[in-house]
Amino acid sequence: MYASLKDVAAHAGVSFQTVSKVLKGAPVAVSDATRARIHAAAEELGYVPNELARGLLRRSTYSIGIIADDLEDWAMAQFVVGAEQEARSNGHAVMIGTALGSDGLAYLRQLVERRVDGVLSAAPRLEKHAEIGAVLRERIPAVGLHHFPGGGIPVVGSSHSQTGRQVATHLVELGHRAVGMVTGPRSRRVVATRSKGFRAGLADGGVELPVDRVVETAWSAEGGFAGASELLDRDPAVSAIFAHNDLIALGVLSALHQRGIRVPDDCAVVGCDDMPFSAYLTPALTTVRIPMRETGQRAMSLLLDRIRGEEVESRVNLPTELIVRESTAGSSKEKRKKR
Amino acid sequence: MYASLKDVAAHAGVSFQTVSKVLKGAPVAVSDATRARIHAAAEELGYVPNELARGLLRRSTYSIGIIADDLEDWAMAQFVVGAEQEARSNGHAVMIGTALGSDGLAYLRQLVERRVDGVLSAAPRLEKHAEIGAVLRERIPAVGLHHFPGGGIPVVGSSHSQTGRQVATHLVELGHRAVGMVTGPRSRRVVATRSKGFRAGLADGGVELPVDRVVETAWSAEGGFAGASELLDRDPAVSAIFAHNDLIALGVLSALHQRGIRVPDDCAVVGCDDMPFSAYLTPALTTVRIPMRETGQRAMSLLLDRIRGEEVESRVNLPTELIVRESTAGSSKEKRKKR
DNA sequence: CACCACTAGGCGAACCTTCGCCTGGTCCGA
DNA sequence: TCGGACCAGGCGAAGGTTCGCCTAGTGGTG
Repeated sequence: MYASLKDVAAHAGVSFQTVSKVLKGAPVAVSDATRARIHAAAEELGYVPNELARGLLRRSTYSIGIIADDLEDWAMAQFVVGAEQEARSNGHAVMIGTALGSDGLAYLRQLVERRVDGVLSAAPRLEKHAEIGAVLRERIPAVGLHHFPGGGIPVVGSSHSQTGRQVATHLVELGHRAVGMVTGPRSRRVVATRSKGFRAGLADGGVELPVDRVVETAWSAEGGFAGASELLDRDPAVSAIFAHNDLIALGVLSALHQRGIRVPDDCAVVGCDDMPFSAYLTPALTTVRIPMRETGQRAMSLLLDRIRGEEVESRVNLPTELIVRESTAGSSKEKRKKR
Repeated sequence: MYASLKDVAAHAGVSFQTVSKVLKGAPVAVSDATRARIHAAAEELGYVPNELARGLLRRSTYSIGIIADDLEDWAMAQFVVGAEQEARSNGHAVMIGTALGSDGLAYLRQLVERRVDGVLSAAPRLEKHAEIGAVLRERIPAVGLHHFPGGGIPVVGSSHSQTGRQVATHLVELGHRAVGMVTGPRSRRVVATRSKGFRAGLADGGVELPVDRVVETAWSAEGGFAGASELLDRDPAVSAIFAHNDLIALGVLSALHQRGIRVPDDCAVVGCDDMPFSAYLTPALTTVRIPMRETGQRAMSLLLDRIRGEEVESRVNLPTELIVRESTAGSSKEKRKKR
C-alpha cells in the first residue's frame, strides 16, 4: 500500500540508505543527478515516511496523550483546543480519549502501549483515581488540570478559592447579606475549593453562608433549575445566588423567572466560566472568566518542557477575572455592556 | 526506559520469542513453571508491549485520525465524542487535530505519516478544500460529516433541507407569514441547504421569504444579536425568526428583548441543534434536535466497516426532530414543558 | 609512480514484535 | 534397541527507519 524507502531506492537505482539521507536532507555526498532521480522516484511513488519506524528507532513518538472526561463541557473543550494547538505547533501529535470513570486505566494503558511521550490529564472525574495517579507519577511525564491523589504531578489552572473570593467580594460590595450558592457535584475538588473561597470572602465582609443556603447539583442548566428551585423553597428571601458555572446559572435564571423573581432587582445571579452565550442572556450574566484555552496551552507547554527534561514548576496559576454584567448590576439602571 | 521482550526474556532465562508467545497467550508448548517465571518477570519489569513495533509488522495501527475544525462548537464536540467512543469500543485509538483552514493538509500528512487506518472529517470549514478531498479519496479510507469537492467520500449526517422544512412547516401551521431567518456563514453548505429547505417549506404553505428578510452572520450569540438587530431594522414587522443554531437564537432572543418585542407573543423564534441550555432559556427555545452524537458513532462505525473492506453506503441520513417549546408556543398559554 | 584526498554512495546494526518452522531431549511400544 | 511421537522451546526473517562507518573509483601532487 505505502511505498517504503526500499521501493523508492529500487526505482531510483540506489540503496535505500542513500534515499533516506537524501530525502531528509542529511549532509551526504550525492551527485545532483542522483538526487534528482531520488526525488522524482519519491514523488512518483507518493512516498510518505513511516513515523512508526522512526519512533521505534528514536524511542520517542512526538505524540502526547490527552485524557479528557467531558469534551462536551465547553470549558474542557477550550482547554483541549489550547493544548492541542500548542502541541502541534511544537511538532507533536495528540491522541485524545474520553475516559468515563473506570476505563481511564485502560485508556492510559493504550497510551503507554503507543508510547506517547507524555500525558495531559483534563479529567477531573479521575482526580480521586490513585492508580492512574501512580502510573502518571512513576511511568510517564504528565501534567494535569487537576490534582491526583499523592501529588507529584504538576498542575496548571486557576485558583478556585480566588474565584470564589472574587464573587463573594463583589456581592458583599453590592450589599447582599442573604446569599445562596448552587454548586457542582461536591465530590469534585473544584467545588470544595470554590465554595471555601466564597465562604471566606463572605466572612471577610461579615456575611455568613448557612449550609441550608447551599445546594449541590449537576453541571447543567437542568441542575441549576432544580438547585435554585430547592434553594428558593428553603429560603425565598435570598438576594443573591452564586452558581458554580454559567450553565447552572442559566438554570437558576430560569427558575427565578418562573417564580416571578426579577434579576437583578430582587435577586442577583453570578455564574462562572464566561461561556460564549453568557453576555447575551436576559439579563446578561455576571460571571468569572477562567482562561481555559490559555490554561491548556500553558499546561501543554509545561509538559513539553518536562519531556525535554527541564525542571518545571509544580503549580501554575492563571488569573481569573470577574466580569460584571446586568445580572448583578447594582442600580439595575445600567445598560447592557457587551462582554 | 521501557522493558522490551528481550529484557523480560533475559530475566526469565528463555528466548524473547517464547516470551512473546506466552504473554499473548499463543498456543505454544511451555511448561507451567516457565510460564510462571515469564509472567513474573514481565510483571516485575513492568513490561508493556510496544504498539509501534506491532503496527510496523501488522501494517495497521488500529488508530483513526479525526480532523475537527471547532471543538468548541457543542455540536462538533458531540460528534467527536460519539465517534471516539465507537472507535475505542472497537479497539481503535483516536488522534484528534483541529485544522483551522490551510494547515489541514499539514495535519493530514501527519496522520498519514503515523499510518492511521482511516480518517474521519468533522471539519465543514474544509468542505471546499479540493486537495484534502483528493488525498482522502485516493490514499486512505475516509468518512465525513460533510461533503468534499469531487465526492467519493461517504457522508453521514442529517438532511439539512429536511430540517429547514420541519421548521417552516411548524411556522406555517402557526399562521406566520412575515418570516425572517438569521443564518450561519453562507459559505457553509449546511447554511445553503438548510435555507433552501426552509424556503421550500414556506413556499409549500404559500409563504414567501424575501431576500431582505434573510441575514447572514457567525455561529454565535453575538452574531445572532447583530443579525436580528439588522433584520428588525429592515423590517420591524417579522412575526417569526428561524435562527440556524441555538447560539444564534439566543442572540436573537436578546435582541428582541432589548427592543421590547415579546416572545412568542410578538415574534416566535426557532433555533437548531437543541443545545443543552435551550430548554432553560426564557422563553424555552423551540429547536430542532440533530443527533450529533449518534452521527459520530455511525460515521465511525461506517469508517471501520470500510477499513475492513466492506462495501458501505455513500450517504447515511439520521432523522432530526422538531422540539416545540415556549418560544413558538401557539397560544403562548402553554406552560413550560421540559425538554 | 606511489600516495593522498576527495567524491559518491553502500553496508550492517539496531529499534521491538510476530510468525512459521526447526530441533534436541525424553518416553513409550514393539 | 530402534523408531516414532510428543514435549519444551529456539531460530531466522520481516516490517521501515536511522546512523556511524566503510569502500571503490578518480584526480591531483611530489
